[in-house]
Amino acid sequence: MGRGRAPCCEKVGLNKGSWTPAEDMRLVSYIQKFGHGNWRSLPKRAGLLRCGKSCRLRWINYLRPDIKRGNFTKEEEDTIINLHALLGNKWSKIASYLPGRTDNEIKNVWNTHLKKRLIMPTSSSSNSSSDHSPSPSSSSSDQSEAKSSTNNGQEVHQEVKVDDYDINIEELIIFDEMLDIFPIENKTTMTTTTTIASSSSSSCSLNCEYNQIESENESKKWLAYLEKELDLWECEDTTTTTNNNNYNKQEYEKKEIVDYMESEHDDPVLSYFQRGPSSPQNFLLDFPSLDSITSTSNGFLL
DNA sequence: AAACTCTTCAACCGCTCAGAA
DNA sequence: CTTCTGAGCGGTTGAAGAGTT
Repeated sequence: MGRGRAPCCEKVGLNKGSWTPAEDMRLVSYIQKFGHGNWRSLPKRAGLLRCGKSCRLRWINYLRPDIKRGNFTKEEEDTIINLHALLGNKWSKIASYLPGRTDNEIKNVWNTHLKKRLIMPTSSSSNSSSDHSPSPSSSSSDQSEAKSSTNNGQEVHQEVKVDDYDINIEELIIFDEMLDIFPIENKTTMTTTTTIASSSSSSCSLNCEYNQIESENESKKWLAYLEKELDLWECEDTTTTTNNNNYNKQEYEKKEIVDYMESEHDDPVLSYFQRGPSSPQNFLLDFPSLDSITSTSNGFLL
């Protein structure tokens, strides 16, 4: 069932393999409320039977709010090809130039699509990136990549020399400019730049940043539903009932959500995961406007 | 329809690095 | 300086789905 090599002994008893929607919700809910903090201790605190490394990977590669899902655009592919020619297999570095894309995703796209395209530029090369395909070279530079493959029964053997890629320094300057801009202004699919009051810390972490640019109401809806799904509402409230008026208000508002969830609408969590899952932003589109919702959480930031 | 092969990509592993003690 | 710990990176694996015979 498990992937990869055998688990090391300390991980015996922990879940492995694909994450379930329930595990995803628990992780998202926890991080939305408390931040990830120490990854190693997170699983215990969040009640997950996973190692911290697995949680971190799941969050970064799949559950993070600003993840962009779906096929890569021509521009993205060209960017990867160009940057790979310059940087080699520095996937995280390449990913830093492609907002919303993860190093793992880029690595997969390279290994499954782009590399083949460059090695076999003649087959199906009417597509976009053929412009960047290097001309076959007979040199045997140590930076070159040699590959054999079959094409219609005929063995194709071409050597790709990294130096032959069409790269110029101006493009890299543009990439750097993109890096400066994207983290705030151009976050994909983000609709507002609302800053949540509790985020006053001047040194905001990356996760904090994601939360800052998220709409407060959307966060609340997402979080409230997760809380409801994870049965967190009751235990949360037992510790925050000092103000009965506030408690009643929250209970009323939660009931609004539950009523909506249990109405004729599709299960938003189910549809969220069936869709891809893409991102919590898409998930949130399923909700009506519930501006008055107040979460029981301590806030959404670290 | 069944069996087989190929492709994709989420998740795993070991390793390295940086910072703290 | 050394040791320890946690985070992050890149390579690899294999389950699942798609395609082919």
